[in-house]
Amino acid sequence: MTMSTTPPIDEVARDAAARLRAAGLRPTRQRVALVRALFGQGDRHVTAEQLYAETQALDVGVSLATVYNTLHQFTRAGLLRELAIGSGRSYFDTNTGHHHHFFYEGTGQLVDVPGELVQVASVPLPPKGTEVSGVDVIIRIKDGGC
Amino acid sequence: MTMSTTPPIDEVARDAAARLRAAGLRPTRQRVALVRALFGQGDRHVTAEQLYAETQALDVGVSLATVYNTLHQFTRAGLLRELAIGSGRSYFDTNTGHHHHFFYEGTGQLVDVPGELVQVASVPLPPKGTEVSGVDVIIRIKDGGC
DNA sequence: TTCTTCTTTAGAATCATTCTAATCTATTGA
DNA sequence: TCAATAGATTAGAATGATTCTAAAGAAGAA
Ligand SMILES: [Mn+2]
Ligand SMILES: [Mn+2]
Ligand SMILES: [Zn+2]
Ligand SMILES: [Zn+2]
Repeated sequence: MTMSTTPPIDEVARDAAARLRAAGLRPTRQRVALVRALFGQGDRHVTAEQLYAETQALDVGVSLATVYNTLHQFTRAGLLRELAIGSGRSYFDTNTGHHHHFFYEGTGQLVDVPGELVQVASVPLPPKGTEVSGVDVIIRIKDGGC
Repeated sequence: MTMSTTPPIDEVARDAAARLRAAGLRPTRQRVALVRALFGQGDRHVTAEQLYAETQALDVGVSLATVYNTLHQFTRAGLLRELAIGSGRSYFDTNTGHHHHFFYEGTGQLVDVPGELVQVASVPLPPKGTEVSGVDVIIRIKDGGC
């Protein structure tokens, strides 16, 4: 078995830059910081404001406008998936694979549900010329008052 | 077979008033107008602005604040179901039974999918003390550029 | 370097929704 | 029939998330 080692800081930055270049985006300081915040740990579901708050804490400041711009660019590039759950803020999901969500109404927290666990029976597809762009399943959880 | 006749205008209003009283709400002019706009025809999926525009056209004007107040009261009373589809406006659904939705991304239109057509396999339920308050399935339709 | 193109950003603008506080009205029971 | 009262309506202000604008800054190419 192999010991996992923390990669040196420069390597992390180089990875982030490579990921950005692969998406056709210039690896600016701000975007590198955002890639690291988003993809440095496991899968995440973040709002723009949450991500903005995180980067404010860091040395490299990122404006809120840039956070929004970048989240949308990453979504267009296929690095993120935008989730519209409640009719308020948008969530951005670093897990772009096929899966669904638990939504904790109390806290606004999202938790992944593997796509295989949900079976959607074949539904009558509407008018020709149209195409299913995605199926979202949201299981709303009421933090029960036991 | 029985001929369907258009009920006299007063009867419609009386029905609306009865429905409101049953929900514990005073049958004001505004609420009667909204009940008729919402439930006078088949199932509907409307936004607050849409409903506001409709009532503006009528003789009995209803303010936007009242449209919002009333939509939420009706939702609390179980007459409507609030749908959070995109992270913008809320839709209010006059069909409160078990069903799901096609969402036409181009037009913002919602179309019902009978609940039986969608099978959600049993998913691992999260921590005790919590309860599933609902399962929403949204089939997003991209108005295809064939 | 130097030029060009892309990027960042502060602040204003927009949009849906909610709040406030003043005015109005449905209900009720003298 | 008529206050009195609780509940309802409303204009306009406030809020919160997001987008836009336009000016200044930084990255890549030559
Ligand atoms: Mn968006
Ligand atoms: Mn609402
Ligand atoms: Zn997810
Ligand atoms: Zn519906």
